[in-house]
Amino acid sequence: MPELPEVEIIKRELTLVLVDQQIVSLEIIDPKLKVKPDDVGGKLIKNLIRKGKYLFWIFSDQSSLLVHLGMTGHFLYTSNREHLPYQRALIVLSEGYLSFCDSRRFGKMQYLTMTEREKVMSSLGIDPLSEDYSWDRFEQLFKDKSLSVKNFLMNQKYLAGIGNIYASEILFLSAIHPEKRVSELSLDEKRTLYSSIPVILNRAIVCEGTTIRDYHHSDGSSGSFQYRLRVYNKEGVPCDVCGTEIRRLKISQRSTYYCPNCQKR
DNA sequence: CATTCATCCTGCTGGC
DNA sequence: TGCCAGCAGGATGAAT
Repeated sequence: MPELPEVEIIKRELTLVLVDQQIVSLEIIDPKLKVKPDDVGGKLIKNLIRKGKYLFWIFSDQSSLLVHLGMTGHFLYTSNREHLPYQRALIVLSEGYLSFCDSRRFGKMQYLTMTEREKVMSSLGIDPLSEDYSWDRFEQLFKDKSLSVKNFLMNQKYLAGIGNIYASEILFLSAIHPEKRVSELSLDEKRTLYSSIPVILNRAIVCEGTTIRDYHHSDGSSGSFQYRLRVYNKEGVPCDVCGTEIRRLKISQRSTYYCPNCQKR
């Protein structure tokens, strides 16, 4: 559900609310979540870090809480204690309450030591909006690979943060067919791809994310990048560059949208 | 390495 | 109106 831009917006919102606050207590409603109330009760939140679609709440003792929103996870910050639909956890803060809701229960919360967090972070690929994102590193990622460029973009161990919506949008902007093998990309195509990735992600951040069904801000409002989508969810709609109908195909069981004229094999 | 498929979950929509 | 198939911003692990 939330991809890098949505998680970045959530990070900014939560940063305002959480930094320098103390967790008074934690109530776990869904036992799938790998945190115990004693792990985080009394901890002081010093910082929030995002890598790809992962969020880490860093405590003053350097331990942390990993949060991944899965497809439908979201937070709601309220001044009163709430009991909400699909609520999986309630974090009682020194000021206010933060509810974690997640209808499909693909979201994750896990308490981590500093070593464990470093291990999780190093298992993730390059975040395209971080300082680690450089042409040299990007180019290295293609070595010894032949998978489709769509699957390449989606795999979090190569690049961290791109999901199903933005993969299609990035490939449209790059004019690259999603099934093209990365081993067959020309230098020009790789360079175009390299620059398109942060362009799309940053545009989506400016629009505060894409709200199609589940994603909402922690105050309940929506993003607006759904109005800027050019191919995602637009099967049969004329391409706004050339007028050809947008097509949908499945790559690894995921819907993929592209313009057959602008994105040739 | 890579693909395909199943699995984890729940809710919504569209077609009949 | 009711039912069922298929779909959904994700990730992982097994089998091939």
